[in-house]
Amino acid sequence: MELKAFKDYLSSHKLKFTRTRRLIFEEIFFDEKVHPDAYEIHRRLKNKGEKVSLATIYRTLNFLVKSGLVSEVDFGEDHSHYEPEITKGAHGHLVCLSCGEVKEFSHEKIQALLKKIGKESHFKTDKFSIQVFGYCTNCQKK
Amino acid sequence: MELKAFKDYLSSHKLKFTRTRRLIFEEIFFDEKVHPDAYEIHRRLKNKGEKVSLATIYRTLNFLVKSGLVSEVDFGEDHSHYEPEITKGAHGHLVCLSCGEVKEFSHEKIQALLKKIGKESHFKTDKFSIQVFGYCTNCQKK
DNA sequence: TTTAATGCAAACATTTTGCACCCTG
DNA sequence: CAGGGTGCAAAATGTTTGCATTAAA
Repeated sequence: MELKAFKDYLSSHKLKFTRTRRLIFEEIFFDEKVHPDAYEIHRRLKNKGEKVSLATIYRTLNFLVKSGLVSEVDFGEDHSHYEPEITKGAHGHLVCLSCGEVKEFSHEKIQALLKKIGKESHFKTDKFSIQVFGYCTNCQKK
Repeated sequence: MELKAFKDYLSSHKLKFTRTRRLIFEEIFFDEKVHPDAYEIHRRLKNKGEKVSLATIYRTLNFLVKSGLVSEVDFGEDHSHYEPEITKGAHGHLVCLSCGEVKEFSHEKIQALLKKIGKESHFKTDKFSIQVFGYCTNCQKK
């Protein structure tokens, strides 16, 4: 369970494991396909009767990203989305420009190629961001 | 010269070729390595003694992107950068997390792989966004 | 001269921050 | 009970828009 990794991170950084932090963490890890943004997490918690401020959601997301447990992704909108990092391997996203649907694909081979490209430039690679924009099966029919 | 493509786009869309639009266009196309953001274009023009409002810069960038002459890139900051599209082939960016330096690399092969991945999902691919974050040669020494 | 482009200021959307109060360890 | 966590409102950013004025065709 990833919750342990979260607790470990918190205690090793002298941060407290609060009810609010657990709720936010669970929203991101509960359904890996969701890629929620801050506002979506806020909306979902509100629907469950939990009132957590957007300020706290942003503060929590910021250190979850720093910790490496969560990663921030950009789908070409004016805000960020978030996804669990540790439970998945290297992957990119197929993002539909019409309906916004996001589908993941793994890219182990591509990542290897990118590392090689980095090496040739004496660049120390860290994170990879691979997004493909286009039209999903449904939207092509229209 | 890409300026002709710009003029053609303007006239075919009943838009006017103004001094201001030419200035903005030239900032993006003058040095392909720059990848300026809106504020950077504003700053550069101001340094040249040209006063162009940020509003006009954003308006112009928006239709340059729609036209396909310019593309919008995300370097993990909270704002967009812009680069000439038509003069370059498929490419990604090596972005230094320390100093912000951006180096381009071509990725024809990777793009072919991504198109194949899209095809397997019946996804009609359109644009590709490939960024590698890490540390440049200089910043690794520190 | 007609229609579109511009600058300005205000509006907007997203994210961050200061501060008084609250809760975990 | 000490020190971090939280909500709220205000501020900070980046970007868009309404409107009166200016300029291109």
